[in-house]
Parts: sequence; C-alpha cells; structure tokens
Amino acid sequence: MNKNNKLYIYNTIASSKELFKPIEGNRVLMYVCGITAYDLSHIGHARAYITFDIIYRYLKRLGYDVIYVRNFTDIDDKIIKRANEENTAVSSISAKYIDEYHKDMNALSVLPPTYEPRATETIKEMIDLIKGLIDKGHAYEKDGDVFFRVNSYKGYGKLSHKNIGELLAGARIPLNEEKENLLDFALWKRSKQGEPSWDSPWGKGRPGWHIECSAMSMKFLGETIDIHGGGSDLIFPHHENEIAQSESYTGKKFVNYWIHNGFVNINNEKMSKSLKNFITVRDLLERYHPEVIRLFFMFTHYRSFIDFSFEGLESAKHSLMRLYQAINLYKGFKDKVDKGNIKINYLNRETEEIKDFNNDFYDAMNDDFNTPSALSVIFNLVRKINKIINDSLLSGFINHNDLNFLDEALLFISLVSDIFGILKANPELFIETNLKDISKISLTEEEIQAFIEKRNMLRQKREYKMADEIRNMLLEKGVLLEDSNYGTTFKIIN
RNA sequence: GGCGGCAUAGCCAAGUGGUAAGGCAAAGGUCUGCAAAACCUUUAUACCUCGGUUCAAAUCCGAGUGCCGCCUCCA
Repeated sequence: MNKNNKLYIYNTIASSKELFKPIEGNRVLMYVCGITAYDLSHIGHARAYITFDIIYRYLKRLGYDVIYVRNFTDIDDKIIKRANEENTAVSSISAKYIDEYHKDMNALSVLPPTYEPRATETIKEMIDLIKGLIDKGHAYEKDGDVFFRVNSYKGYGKLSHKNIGELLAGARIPLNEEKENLLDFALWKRSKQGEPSWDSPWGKGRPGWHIECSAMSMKFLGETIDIHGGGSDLIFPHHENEIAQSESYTGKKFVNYWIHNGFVNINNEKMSKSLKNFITVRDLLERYHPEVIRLFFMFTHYRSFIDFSFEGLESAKHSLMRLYQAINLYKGFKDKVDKGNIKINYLNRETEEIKDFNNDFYDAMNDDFNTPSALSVIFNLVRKINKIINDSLLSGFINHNDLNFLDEALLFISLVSDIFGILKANPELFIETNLKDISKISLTEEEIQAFIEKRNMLRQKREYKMADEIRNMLLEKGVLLEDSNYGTTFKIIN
C-alpha cells in the first residue's frame, strides 16, 4: 500500500501500477467504451460502468476536472440483425436500447458522463480519419471496403502483449481473400442490400467497429488522452486496433493509462448469450436494491473476475444493512443527546481520531482504486461508532471527545458515500422496506397487524403461551415478529 | 497450439518480503417474559503442492497440480 498520498493506477499496457499524472494540470481526459445498443444491459455491463463510475467520482473527489466520454455503438452487425428480426429500422433498435441503458444506469446511480456521443453522429470524423490513414499508407481500399494494414504499424500487439506471429499462428478467423494480411481489420465496410449506409470516397458504406472509438475520443478529448477504459475483453482486438489506427494517424501516443475491469462469471464460467447464462440489470433490480448491487461489486477489486451469485448479493445486502443500521443508531443517539437524555462529560480522554480512518481510506483508494480494502476501513469505523454509542447508552454519558469523533465519523461516511454511490437512502426507510416484501406471503398487511395487536394484548396480560402461539403461527407463514421499545414490527422471511 | 490470470478460514475477499484487513455465516455475551432484531466479543499457526533464494516468503524464483480468460462479436 502506498503511503505517499498519490494515486497509482494499474496500466494494462505496462502490466504494472504507475503513478498517475495527468497530461495537463488538474484536467483528466477519460474515455470509456460504451455499449452496442441492441439488447438490454446485463450484469457485466453493470460492473463495467459501476467500476468507471467510481473511478470518475473518485478522480473528481481528488480535485481533478474530469472530462468523461462514454460512447454508444449504434451501427453494427448485431443491431442490423436485430432490426431485421423485428422488421424495424436500425435506428429505432438503437434508440430503444440506448433509452433502456439510460434507465438501468440511472437506477444504479451511475453518473452521466460529460459526453455520450453516438457512432452515427461521428461518421464524418471517421471518414476523415480513414482518408488520412490511406494517405499515409496505413490503410488500403478493396472494392469499397477499407482495411487497416497491421504490418504498417510497428507497435501492434503492445497492449495485449502479443506479437503478430503469435496472433497469426493462433488465428481462428477465416481468411478473407480481400485482406493483405489475416490480421488486417475493417475500417470501412461497403454497404449490403438493405443496410444503413453513408456516402464516402469509397462508395456507400458504414464504419467498422474500432474506428468509431478513435474518432470520438479525438473529437471530444484530443489526440492524446489520460485514461481509456473498458472490459478486459476489449483489450484484444478492439483497443489494440484503436492504438494502431490512432497512433498511425496522429504519430502521437493515443492513451497514457489503459484501465480494464475484470469479467463477471456465473458458476465460474463466462457469461455469454450463447451459454444462455446472462442476467439482465433489469431482472436484478427487481430483486435487489441498486446499492446492494453496487456494494456487491465493490467487495471485489475491479480487476479481478467476479463470480456472480445470489449468495454474494445476500451477503452484500446484509453488509449494507449493517452500514445503514449504524447511521440509524447515530441519529437516534444524537436525538437523545440533544434532549439531554445522554449527558456529556467533559473529561479529557483519549479517543479514536478520524484522520487515521481517513488516511487508511485514501491509501486504499489511491492503490489502484482498492474498494475492498477501502470498505474494510469503513466497517472498522462502523464498529467503533457502534461501540461508543452502545457504551454511552448503557452509562448514560458520552465523553465530549467521543461525541466529536462520532460527528466527524458520520461526516466522513457521508463523503465516502458520495464516492461509492451508496447510503443515499433514508436509513430508517431503507431498513424497513428492504425487509418487507408482503407479496411473498398469503396474508395481507392488515391481517398481520391485527394478529400483532391481539398478541400484544395477550402479552400485557402476561398470557405468554397464547402470545407465543400467534408468533409461531405467523412465523410458519413467513412472518417474523420483532418486539422493541417502540412496538412490534414484522419482516417477511423466505 | 500461443499468450495471460487466478489458487488465502464454512462461503466471499484484501494483502505481493517482516510475520494474515473486511463482509457473510457460526458460537458466546448484552438486551428481552421468552424469542427475534441490533450491538459487542471470538473464529486461519501447512495462505494449492514440492523445491530454492533470504535473517525473514502467502508475498520473490523454479517445477508441478487445478480452475479460468484471451487469440472470433462481446463490458
């Protein structure tokens, strides 16, 4: 762990952590590859965009002025295929799924980037880029298709740490007669019957996939940017190709820091459409609070693959509850202090210092955004908060130093919650609503309340046996009763 | 076939040279008519195996085993 208060980022191209230094002053130029809009987003997308959301939020917290671009691929084979299947326009498919994506991201509290360009809005820039590449001998046209000449770029493979020979040996792509080299990739594709197309110097056609990110990155951020991110599956060939075409065109370094998030697996296997084991964000949001999903991902470092499981989600849910309970406990406690039910004593006593937790937290985050480690700091802090409050509740006194620590601790937690995008709900409400899902059982809320009242009458008469019978009966139906000083509440169990 | 990653308690998961964070679960305690909830406390002495380097290794090096990913669209 680094103790020098500086941010280190794991750079894929260097295969190691590097000190982060922006190109210019406090400004950070960040580009993250967005989705291809042809279907609902799945939990893999959720992980990727939550990861970069936290990076975005954290960089801003460090005082950087971040210009964040995240694109939409709205022209592509899969979208065309989907449009044909549904007998509708390509643009209506992409518009629909961009809209659905926004709904999902919004629900997950993923902040909107500074710019969200679409490929089809950047055709002109792409054509200019391709023209430039042809002029410089890095690309060639063949019957309306344009390919990038991989052999013309000597650094090819530097990101994915492969060399052209290895790639050729392992290639599984069928040989395309029109290409000079198996590894050459399409910059421009001539249009086929019934496909959307744009005019170009090479006839009607549409862009290849890789060129759009180079064009959009340059359009909004310039020729060299600080951070470029995406899922680890994009390292090859997508990002490798982006580097080749961008650097061949500008003669400058394209990206300083490459950040890639690990994959989401299900039962230890990659999630994919062909295995039919993917879970949509939409489905997950029906079962879990968005903050539970965020916390679930944060419990694993962003670069590790994560094995998705409902057990893991349940665990995250209980963890989140623990955080909310502590906030709630503090609120109730402050109320008691304000009302004079807890007396403040002004003896000088050693107490915890918030700055220790603060330092540990930033050390963790500065170490390549180590959220699991940062979370452990928060849970340690929560234990201290609970302990101080419970001790005071028993004794009726709170030391003024401890009280001050509590106030600072809660302020710190609220700052952390801005970075993580959690703990934004009303604690009392969150705890209540997350435990009550009446739809799962055969009783109505009114019926349950009636039983609770009946039982409490019996309890007042000390007829505990009958009271317990009601409690057991409700438990069999999935309703668990909880008695407290404030009355009896219930929650639904599975 | 080539390249790369991972292997830490019942489960999940940090830690990458100085003697094992945290979460969930479990057990004990406080509270309660009893429970539940909440909170507190406790919970790894072979960190996959074998060998090596070092005063010191989960951490570095070598070999092996197992799992996974990339080399095809993919977050």
